[in-house]
Parts: sequence; structure tokens; C-alpha cells
Amino acid sequence: MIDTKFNPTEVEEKWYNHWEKKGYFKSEIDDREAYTIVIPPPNVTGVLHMGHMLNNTIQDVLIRKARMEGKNACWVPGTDHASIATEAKVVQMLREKGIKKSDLTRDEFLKYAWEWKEKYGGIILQQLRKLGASCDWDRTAFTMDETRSKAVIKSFVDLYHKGKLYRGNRMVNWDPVAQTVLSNEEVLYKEENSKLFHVRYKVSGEDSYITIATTRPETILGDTAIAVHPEDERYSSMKGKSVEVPLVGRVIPIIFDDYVDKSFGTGALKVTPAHDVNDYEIGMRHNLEIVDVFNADGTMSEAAQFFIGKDRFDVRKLIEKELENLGSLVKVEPYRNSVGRSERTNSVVEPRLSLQWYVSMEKLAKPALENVMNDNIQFFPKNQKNLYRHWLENVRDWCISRQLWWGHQIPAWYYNDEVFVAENKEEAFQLAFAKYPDVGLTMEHLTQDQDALDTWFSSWLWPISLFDGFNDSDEFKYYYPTAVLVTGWDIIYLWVARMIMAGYEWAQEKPFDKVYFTGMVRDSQGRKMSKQLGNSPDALGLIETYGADGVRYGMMSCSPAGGDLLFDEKLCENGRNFSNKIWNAMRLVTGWEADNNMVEYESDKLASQWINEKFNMAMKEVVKNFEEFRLSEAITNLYSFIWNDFCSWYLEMIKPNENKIHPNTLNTCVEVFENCLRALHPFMPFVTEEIWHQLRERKPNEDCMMQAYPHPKEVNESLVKSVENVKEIISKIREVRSKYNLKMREELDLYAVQSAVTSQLLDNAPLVELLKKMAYLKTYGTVGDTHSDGVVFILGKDKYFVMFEQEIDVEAEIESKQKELDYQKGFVKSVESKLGNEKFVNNAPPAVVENERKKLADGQERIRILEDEIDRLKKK
RNA sequence: GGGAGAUUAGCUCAGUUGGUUUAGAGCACCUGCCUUACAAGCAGGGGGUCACUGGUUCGAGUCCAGUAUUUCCCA
Repeated sequence: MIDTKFNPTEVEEKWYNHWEKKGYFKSEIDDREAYTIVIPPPNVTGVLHMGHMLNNTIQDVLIRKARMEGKNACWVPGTDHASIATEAKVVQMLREKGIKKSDLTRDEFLKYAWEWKEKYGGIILQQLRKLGASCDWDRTAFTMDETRSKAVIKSFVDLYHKGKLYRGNRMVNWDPVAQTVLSNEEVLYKEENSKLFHVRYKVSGEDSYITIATTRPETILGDTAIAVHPEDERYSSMKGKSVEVPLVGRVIPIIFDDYVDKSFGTGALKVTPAHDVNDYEIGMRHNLEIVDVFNADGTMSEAAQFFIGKDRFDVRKLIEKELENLGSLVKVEPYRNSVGRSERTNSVVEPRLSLQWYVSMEKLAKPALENVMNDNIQFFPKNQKNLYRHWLENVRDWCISRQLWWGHQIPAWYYNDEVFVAENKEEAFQLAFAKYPDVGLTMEHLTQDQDALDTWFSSWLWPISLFDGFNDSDEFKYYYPTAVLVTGWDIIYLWVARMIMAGYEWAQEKPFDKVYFTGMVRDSQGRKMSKQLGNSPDALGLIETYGADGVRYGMMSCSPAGGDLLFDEKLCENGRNFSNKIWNAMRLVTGWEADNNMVEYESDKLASQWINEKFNMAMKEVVKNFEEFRLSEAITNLYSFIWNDFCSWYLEMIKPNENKIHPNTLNTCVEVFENCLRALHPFMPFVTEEIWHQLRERKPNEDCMMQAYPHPKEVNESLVKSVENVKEIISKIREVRSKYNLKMREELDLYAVQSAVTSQLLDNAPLVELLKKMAYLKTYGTVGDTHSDGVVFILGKDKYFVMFEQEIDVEAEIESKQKELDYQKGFVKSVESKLGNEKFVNNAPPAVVENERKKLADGQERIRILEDEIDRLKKK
């Protein structure tokens, strides 16, 4: 006896191993069309979370469908080295062993880091297998493996020689604890309680003062101007004057700049070009001196003159007292402002001038913007184009150096202050030697840049470097550009835009045809899932509870493209229940026995035709939804078809009284069942594969995964319509049964008042047979309008009588018919008012007007029937 | 501060160039069923002034403007 419950854990590992052993995931160049997806590489340190599950399920659905469509499907997996995250983990691991990073050489540190990566890295790739991901694992790549590293170095050198990469002294986000640059994305801003200090500066040569407001009094030591708005009347007399900085006594100018907000504080702004991005820009505009008062670790530098070596936050308290003593402090008030902290160390990020490597974005941005705006690369959903355009039109140069060891060390060598960029030290030496042939230069004179490259500088090459595109390989020619990129919109700038730039820079071609942006997974309260909140369910735990198919169903059914999705475990439960439903349908069908001696019922033939038409209708929707990446709709189409049409209606239609069934009927049934499995396979690969094999004996290579994906055919609409009509009659009869507590199988008589529709039904023997079987009718016949017995229902404009022994509840019937009458009267009234409007009749398309007339006639007929019926009931 | 989106049933969402018998689905809820595939199930049911106000139109959930609420992005 087969279990009544589908057990996912038993079959998932079996089928995954089977597929992998058969080599179904592998792709090699051949003469078929390539369908390529590159995985958005997760951090090598990462573990599977909800975002990954969503993202990778979508990729797997797309790649499996393409494979079934006969394309050469290639899904390349891999991880990135996540320089900051990984380095932080390695440093922590070393600390636990009692080793300080500063005690190690770069090489020693990297040895530990690689060991750590080999041991703990790539867990996530193992976890993806549990989800059913059909990646070509032989192609697994890592951003620091040999091929990828060479690509990174080559691209750096190439950009440098093209003048698209430079070293510059700019304002950056500085993490004083990690002592590295951070990207904007690694800085988290939050409102915090702080204080607003009002400080007065003496105007030189006068007995007056200007008062400024600041949250960071410790930077006063680095002030090089006071700025006011040019149209601020309060300060119009200050033109050309200067003030003295408290404590240090530096004399600084009063300048006029539009940037200043007149309404903030006193309308006067202290300008510290070395420690604020906006101040820096003002400084550039007005040629101000730059005084850097901090060291790299956030302590005061020599340039500060006071508090040297003390921490910036201690100094904030100390300077408050000093200013008070000097009489410069006007007042201190509580204040809330947005403070940026490092994602990794939580230290307050310091805007800092520092010498870093930048990619010049202007030229790179141009083709990247163009080819998205003209839909050469299509975005789903489309509205992401706005976001993309906005960023690219305001793009800033990209800071790619990081003060870390884990990553690609920058291929730049210095001789004194001169820099030589080359793929290796030997080539750098050649360059240096060519320039300085006479100084006795040796390799020892060159020192390599100590910094590493931003991880995104590897990731932006991913679609190229995975196929060794920098060596113009055959693989690259075949697999590139890839079909679709599936990723979250949160990295549209960090990653998507830059991949497109890289594509046009080095391949002169887009990296992908389409980008499908997924939403962010949120919990049922709409909060972003995060470790801190602890609101993220354990991904593998979910798979254990609901099965991979159940989880995939849950992820897919709540994932309209682009929008955020509120994840609810309930959806996985639906998925599990769906698996179980199909499982039980299989149990039913495999329990039937083909018997040539059985009659092939007309109703069975009809049901077979009908279910095929319905399947085509469903597939039309599925195909359309796939084209538009509306995957949640596509899976809903299949769910609804399989559960409602196939299981609830069709299987009941052909269900034999005993287990014996005509071979033709059984055969059609199994074929439709197989089509359902093929259509559903990309979404729910395990349960479909298992049932595929249970349904029939299969040859060695006959697996569901490798079947052709179903194509919709033309639909015979009139056949569908007539069966749908019978289904409605059946539902109405069930309604009566429910109301009168009649047993489902108690046989009833049904009479219809003669009409075109009801007579046509009567003449169609297979339809009547179907109706009688499904509704458990003894007889179906037509009668005259004057018939007056049983319970009445109306369908379209036809009147039916359901006959049964039990006495009918006259009061309840009158009430329900009256309710229906009220509804119909309202309906007719609204149609009448439309048709009474001359402008409507004259202007609306004739078909629309005609339809309104039909609605009116039908409504009026229903009113007539209902009024008659109420009369008849009242006479009882 | 600038920009983009959202608002449809208790919840999550569909609703495609404005016209499909005065709005659909899933979940939740209510009623009745252990009907020999499935209680992770079957049959039936209730539930919505489509955020608000105005406009365009013969006709608006759908287009336009404003308001409210809200989410996100950028600074």
C-alpha cells in the first residue's frame, strides 16, 4: 500500500543524485542555442538565507524550463571572496587563537585566510543542492581563483593604460576601527541622539561675533572658513571680513556660498574641508586650506595642535569645557541627527581625505545607460529603468581600493613617488627601467601597492570572467551574452550597472539580454529579514519541514517581479499540500486497471477532450506569464489547473465505479497527468520526477527533467463552453443539496424549462451522461414553464427544478429568491440607465452596445422567472 | 530636502490598449461531510462605496490633478 502522504525527504536526495549522475546539469558547447545564467555569486562565507532561496529558485525554474525546451542550458555557480566580511571573520578566528593580525606578514595572513576559506567556504553551494538547483557544478568558480584573478588584474591594467583609472586624493568613508575605506553601501545611517553646540567666533578687528551650530565641535580645530548664504541679509555686512577660530586662533575668511541653509541654526556654517564631504566641495570652490586634524585611527593629529593623540569622542567632551572656559560656547541643545556607522565594526564613519584608486565612470556609463534605456537590455519590472537612469546620470567615480589583505592586491608598483601599473612585477620593472635607465634600478627598488581591490571589482567581470572572456575563448563566444540575470534591485548600482559597463568595455556587447529584479524578502510584518531581528526562518529547516518543492512553491507564489514580498511560512505549507494532492492523484490513477472489456463511455471521451482543451488554455497563460517573468502567476495557473480542473473535476468525471477502466480513457488520463508534471517540473522538480516514475514504467533515460516542455495548442471553445455550463448546473445542484442536507449520492431528478440551451443539452447524450454522473441524477428532462414542483435555480436565463422527497422550506426559498430578485433589479437598472444614454448608444462600439442589450434582456428574463417563482411559492 | 512607487475582502495579492452579466484568487472564517486518491482532504457559504476629493469620458478599480496614509531610493 502506498502511503497517503507524500514524503519529500525520502525522494529528494535520490533524484538529485540521479540527475547529477546522469550529467543532466552539465553543459558543453554544441550546435544548440545556448541559454546561460550566471549565479549572482553569494559571499563565500555565506549561509543560505531567504533571499538566496528566492533568487536561486527563480534561476532554477528558468534554467530547467530552457533545458526542457531543448536549449543548451548552462547555469554557472560560484562564490565571491567578500573581502571585508571574510577578512573580519579570519581576524576574529585568529584573535580567538591569540594571534594578532598586526603580528603577521601579509603572506602569513593570507595562508590562514585560504585555509579558512577551504574549510568553511562554499557551504552555501552545498545548501543550494538541497533546494534542487541544477547548476553545472563542474564550472564552480571563485572570484579569487586563477582565471578570475587574471581577469581582474588584466582589467585593472587595461583601464589604467586607457586613462580610465587613476589614483586620487578624495573624500572617502573611513572606518577608523577597521582602518579601511568603505563604500556607501557599507555605511548604515541611523537617527541618533546627539548635541548641537552653538559656538561663537570673534570677527577680526571688531568687537562682534558670528555664531555657528555644529554637532562635531572637535572639528573646529580644522576649520578654514565660515560660510553664509549670499542672500542672507543678516550677514551682508560681513563681506571681505574674517574671524578667529577659537583655541587655535587661526584667522579664516567669511565666504558666501549657495550651499548654506539659511534656516539651519544661525545661518552660518563652519567649514572643515578635511572632515565633511560638503565642506570639502565648498573648500574646492573657494580654494580653502585643508587642515586634517585626525589620524587614521580617529585620534587627533599634530595638525590639530590641541589634544594630540586623544580619541575624537573624548575630545568632544574636552573641547566643550575649553570652549566654555573661553566664553565661546553660547549654548548646547539636545539634537537628533543621522549618524553613519560601519556595517562591520559599528564605528562612526569618518569622512576622510585619502589617496585611493578610482575608476573614472563617465565614459563607461554612456553605453550602459543607452542600452538599457532603448531596451537592448530589458529590465523586469520595467520601472527599475528609472532608478537605473537616475544613478547613471549622476554617477560618481568608483573608489576601488580597500585597505585589506584578503583580495586582489593592486597591480601597481612604486619607485619613490612614481607609479608603474602592470600585470606583474617583472613588467612593472620593465616600465620603470625604461623610464629610469641610469639609476641602477633593481627589482628591490619597487614596492607593490599594499591595498586590495574592492570585491565588486571582481564581480563586475563575472559574466565575462566565468567564460575566460579576457582570452577570447570559444566558451565565451558560445555562452556570452547570457540569457538573463536574476538579482535583487538593491544591488542595481553596485553590481548590475557595473556588469553592463564591463560588458561594453571589454566584450563590446551586453552581458545579458534580460534582468529580472526580485523583491526583498520581508517577514509578515513587512520588516526586512535580518540576523539581528531574528525574523528570518532557517532556510534548511524550512526545507526539512515542507520539502524543497513546498518551499520553492512558497517562494514562487509570493514573488511578483520587483515588488517586495512578505514571506509567510503558510505558503510553504500550501506548497507541501499541493505536492500531496498530486501524490494522491497518482495513487488514484495508478490504482485503476485498464480493461478492454469495459465500455468506453461517451462521457469519458467528452471529459478527455475537455481536459485537453483546459490544459491548452492553462498553458497559454503559463507561456504568456513566463514571457513576462510573472512566475508567481504561472505557478498559480498550474496550481489551479491541476487542483481544480484536473483533480476536482476531470478525475471525478472519469472515475470508474470499480477499479476497471477502458484503456483509452486511462491512457488519455495518464498523458494529461504527464503533461501536468512536465509543465510543473521547473517549479517543483522533485515531486514531479517521483510521480513521473510512479505513473508508468520508464526507460533508463526517460526522466521528467529531460522531457519536452508542453506547448499550448488551439482551443475548441464551444466544447469547453458546453462542459462549463454543465459544471455550473452541477454546482447549483450541489448548492441545493447542501442547503437541504441531502446526501451527495442520493439520486435526484432534474427538470429544465425548455429553451435553446436546455434542449441542446438534452440532445447531447455525452453531456447528459456527464451531468447525471457528476450530479448523481436519476433523470434529466425538459418540462413546460408551468411545471411547479421542487426547488428552483436559475442559470443564465434558464430555469431548473430540482426534485426530491423532502419538504421544501418555503419561507427560506422566498427569502433567497427575493434577495436574488433585488440584485437582478439593481443590475437591470444600471444597464437600462446606460442604454438610456443616447451618447452611449451613439458613441460606444456596436459590440459593446449589443452586449448591453443582451445583458438587459437576460436580466429582464431572470426577473420574470424570479417574480413567477416567488408568486408560486407564496401560494403554497 | 529631492525623487520613485504603493493604497482593491480580515491577510497576501491578480485585475494586461478604459467596455466580459453592477470586482477575482489563495489563505483565514462559517456550515455540512471520516463519500473506498487525498481531513495536508471534499462540498457549500458569507465577506469589498476598489484610500479620499475633484476632473476627463457615452462609460473609470483602470487615465489626469490634488489630499491623506505608507514603503523605498538618493542627498
